[in-house]
Amino acid sequence: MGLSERKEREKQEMREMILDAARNLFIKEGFEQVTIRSIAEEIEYSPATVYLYFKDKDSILCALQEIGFRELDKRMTMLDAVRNPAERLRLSGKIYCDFAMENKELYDLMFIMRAPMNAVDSPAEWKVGRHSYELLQSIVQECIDGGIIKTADPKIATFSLWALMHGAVSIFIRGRAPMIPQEQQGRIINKIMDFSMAEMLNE
Amino acid sequence: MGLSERKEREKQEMREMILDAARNLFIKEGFEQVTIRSIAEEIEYSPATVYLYFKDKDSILCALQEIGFRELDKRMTMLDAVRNPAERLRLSGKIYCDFAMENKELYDLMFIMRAPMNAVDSPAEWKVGRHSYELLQSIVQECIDGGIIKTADPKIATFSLWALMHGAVSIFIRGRAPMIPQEQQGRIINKIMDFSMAEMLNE
Amino acid sequence: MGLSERKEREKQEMREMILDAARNLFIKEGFEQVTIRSIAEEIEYSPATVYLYFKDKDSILCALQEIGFRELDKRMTMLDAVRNPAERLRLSGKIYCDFAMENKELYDLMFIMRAPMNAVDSPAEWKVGRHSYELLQSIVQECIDGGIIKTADPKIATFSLWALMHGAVSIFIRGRAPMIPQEQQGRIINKIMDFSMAEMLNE
Amino acid sequence: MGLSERKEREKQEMREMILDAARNLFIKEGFEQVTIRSIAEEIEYSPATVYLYFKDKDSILCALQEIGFRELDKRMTMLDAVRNPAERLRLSGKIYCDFAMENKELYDLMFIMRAPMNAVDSPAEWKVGRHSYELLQSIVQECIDGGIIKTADPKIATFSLWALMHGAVSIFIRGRAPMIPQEQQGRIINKIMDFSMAEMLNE
DNA sequence: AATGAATGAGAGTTCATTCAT
DNA sequence: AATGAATGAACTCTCATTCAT
Repeated sequence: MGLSERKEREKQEMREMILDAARNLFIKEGFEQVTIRSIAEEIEYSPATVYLYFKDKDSILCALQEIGFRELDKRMTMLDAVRNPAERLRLSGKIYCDFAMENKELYDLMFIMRAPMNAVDSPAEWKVGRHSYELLQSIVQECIDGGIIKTADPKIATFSLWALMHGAVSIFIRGRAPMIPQEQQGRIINKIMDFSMAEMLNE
Repeated sequence: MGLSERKEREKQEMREMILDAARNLFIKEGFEQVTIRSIAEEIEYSPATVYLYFKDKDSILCALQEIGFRELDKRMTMLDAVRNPAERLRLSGKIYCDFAMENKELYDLMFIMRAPMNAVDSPAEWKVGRHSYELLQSIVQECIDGGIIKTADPKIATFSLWALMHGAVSIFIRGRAPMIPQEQQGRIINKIMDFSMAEMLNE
Repeated sequence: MGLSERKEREKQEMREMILDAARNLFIKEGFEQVTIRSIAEEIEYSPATVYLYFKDKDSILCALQEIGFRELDKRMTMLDAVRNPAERLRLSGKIYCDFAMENKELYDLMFIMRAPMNAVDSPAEWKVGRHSYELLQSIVQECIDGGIIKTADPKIATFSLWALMHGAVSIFIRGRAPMIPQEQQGRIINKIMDFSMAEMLNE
Repeated sequence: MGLSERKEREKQEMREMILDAARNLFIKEGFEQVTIRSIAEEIEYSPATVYLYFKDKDSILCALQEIGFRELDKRMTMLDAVRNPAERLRLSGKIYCDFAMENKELYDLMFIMRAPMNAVDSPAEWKVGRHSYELLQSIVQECIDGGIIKTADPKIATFSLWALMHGAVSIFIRGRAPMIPQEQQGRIINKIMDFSMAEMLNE
């Protein structure tokens, strides 16, 4: 029993090694450098070994995506500690942007990259993704109910918020604001969030 | 002189043919189908010929980017006809989003795609890009001056607006809102703009 | 003794399981799907286990060949019930063709496929194969002795018969008569046999 | 003009080089050794070059098949010189078998091998193949009309003849008669043909 | 006896790029 | 100016086989 458990754990560790390697390659070398070969080299195994743990390249990318969605979802539990709707909205934005800026390559894979979306139609990871989104929407609804946001359409408000945050972080992640040095990006994001929340909450 | 001028003009025409072909391929077949070979086929020349007009594939992509920036810039001249700051702001957003949704692949190349940014350090096309951006910023400034937007920081306000618009269109372009069918995307974008402008302009 | 005998029997049973699995895969999925992995999966053992019972893939194919030859040989015992030489000849043809058409993949392995012949020089299975062949030859000899077939050379007559039958079934098995639909193949084979026997037996 | 003609010829020559190489590899090393890589090595070009002349591996095999069918068809024109139906039948058999035994690997590809048939449904080369077959059938018909073959069914008679010849040569080509040394195979084939013709033509 | 883990070798294929003509 | 011909360097993926446990 203990033996099969250990085996299972070791298998899981190997999967994580592969995912880590893929993630590192994303960071260090960019998407095109993430090949089965390079992953294998990174973990010092043969390419064929990678296929023992993942069906194909796409499923590696999907697994990475899922990790990202889970991580984001987990961070969102921080919201449980806050009750004030405006505060909750503010915090949810901060969590989202922090996650994006701290895990650029993962965020890229989840929300920007074209690659693994091609093959999959209604992927499992969208479930987790949807969860975070619905959470945001419920917070927006709280704000509307509390009269803090004045709009009849919570869906549009939620989508706008997401668009704002996604736009900001993806401009940085894909290097479309080269005039702003890396170390200031976090500060800018914060300011954007402050400004937008102020506008939205009519403060 | 006349001769070398004609030569120069012919050279320019050929470059445009190549760029047109590349752009068509983007639209018709998607990014992955844009290979030197396919471009050459489209213009009915040999792949080697393409290299007489462009150093490599990246420089074709860069040139296409520049075309995109020029076109966006040109569309922005529509703003000249409007004087009211709030109207100008609204229109600028509409122009930007319309351009993006009508030229998805080109927009992708300009603002999302990783490919051609790698090679270039201080790209010429950023100049043109910056022009549109500065225009937006000046409109925001007008709004601040007119008391329509209440913020001390026009840079942040401008960046926020850009982020909002870019976020919205890039979510659609990269297929991250599969629940929203293609034919409704334009309407959603409009609503987002309306909502955000309303918030911003305190209407 | 009893113990080692049981061991031996168990070993034999395992070999048969493997061969059964391989044969099923041949039938269900075709030759290309017969990989060591797929065999192992079918019997729910690991690929490595297969190698405890067979030296390599070729020796599995050879063993399967032998099974085929045994089965054909066994079917030929039906001839014991018939005494008339002409009838015996006719029946032997029918047995051969029926076997081939009912066990296409096995027949292919035995008489067409290149794969397992490479490795083996004087294969054991040829002994069994020869037995059926000699039986046919003895029947032909009976026919010659009875004046039913007029030729001085029983060997040529036998080989001709074999060639005729093998030719007919292998044309179908390897899909070289696409104009003839599957369900008519059996009927055509019968007609060929009738026609040839009629010619040969001067009826 | 002369230039483009030469180019065309050179292209054709390269195609032939590739086909020759493939054919040689068939002979020397067997089917499995015919890889794009090995062909490229044989002609001392890079693998990518092969793809300039053939779409993929299958189309190389198909081209070889077609060559075979054309060659067989061409040899069949020898029949034009003979008028006597029985002689024509005899000769057609000889031509077929000679072709097969002199071009074993090509014959294998045309009539035995599984490989290139998978992809193609109604391949062009079948046209040529059918031509030879219809020729045989017309000769059989002549023999029936002349009362030399006594059967009401020319189709069955033709198919039987083909089956006989195909069976004989394919037994040798696929090494299923190891007791008969290579140098005697031709003689055996001749005897088979003589025997069968004698039976058929009631001599 | 059985196997999980690993791999070397190699398959077909594609592409940006070069260079002699 | 244009290109036909060629290629090196990749790519993803598969399989028979081995070996320590």
